[in-house]
Amino acid sequence: MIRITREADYGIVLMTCLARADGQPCSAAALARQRRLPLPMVSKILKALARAGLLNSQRGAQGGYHLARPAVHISAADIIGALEGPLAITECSTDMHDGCSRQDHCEVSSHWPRINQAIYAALQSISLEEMSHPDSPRPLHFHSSQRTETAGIAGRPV
Amino acid sequence: MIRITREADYGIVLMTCLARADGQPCSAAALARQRRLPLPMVSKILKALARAGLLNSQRGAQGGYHLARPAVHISAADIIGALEGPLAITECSTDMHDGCSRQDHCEVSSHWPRINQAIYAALQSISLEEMSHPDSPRPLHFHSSQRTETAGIAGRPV
DNA sequence: CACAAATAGAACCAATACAGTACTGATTAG
DNA sequence: CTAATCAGTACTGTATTGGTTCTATTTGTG
Repeated sequence: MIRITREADYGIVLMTCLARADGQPCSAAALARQRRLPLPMVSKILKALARAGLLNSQRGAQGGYHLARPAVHISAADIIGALEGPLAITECSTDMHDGCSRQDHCEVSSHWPRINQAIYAALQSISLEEMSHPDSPRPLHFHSSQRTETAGIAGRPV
Repeated sequence: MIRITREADYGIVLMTCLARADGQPCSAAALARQRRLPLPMVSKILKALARAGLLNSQRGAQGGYHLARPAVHISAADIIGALEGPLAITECSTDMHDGCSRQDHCEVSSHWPRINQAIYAALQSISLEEMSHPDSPRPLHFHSSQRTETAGIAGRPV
């Protein structure tokens, strides 16, 4: 229902690799090989992550990328945000929201930021550190609903 | 960064209208006029919401749509889910995930469901009822992390 | 009963966004 | 110097989105 791009998907995968490498710089080629992902894509994504300040890069032979700060201080929100741009859920929920033609008749506009915020908080609460250790079983301490059926999705691939 | 479709956006708008109408059936045309949205689009969305069981419809002259259950029992997740299909952030996070070519090399796969779940829970926690009353200032009951700087989001467009 | 007001459902189209590629340039180790 | 490696931009085929159109079905009203 809510989709993130494959770029962000790959981004998370790559970041977890780098988190496990722990300081050792990894080249784009090495990561692409390791994860069986298309090199140009990997390259593009790493560049974006570096530009966003999540990775440091070293050019030249024997160069590569490594995390710019400890994995504990990098969140899923950081990674996704870096790759998908600061785009909000709806145009209305951006700050500069001057041009919303139906603003006068749109009374939910004040609620999108809340939804936005909820999602942002959810993503912010998941650290790269956690994602890098496959089975840290910390359940989300989110108790708003009992109906958390992440199963049942099977039907159609959104 | 995470985008929902305009269909879902409109969907929320329309549902809030119906929530405020409180039992009175509203025709697609009336809602379209009220919100200055294109009628065919409104029509399409209401049909989908009815099919999903969120709305009841009455055909024929003087017909229209009304909520199938109280607004308190309808969540943002319900609405968005009804319009965008079942939740799945990445293909990997669906159940039938047999065909993931890189499953062997993909170790985050186990983490996407968590992220999924976090977002789903966030959306689930916001009821249509709340959204229908423009300024109910209930803060989100989200305390999964100490790092819940839900403030400061106003600043940067998520 | 006939008609008009509505919804139901499917098919269709243009524009945009996405996923991925290609190419050129800059930097640095050996 | 040269090869490895990152930086940046531009391009392209395909899928998705946003939106329309058309036909059928149901039902209240004169």
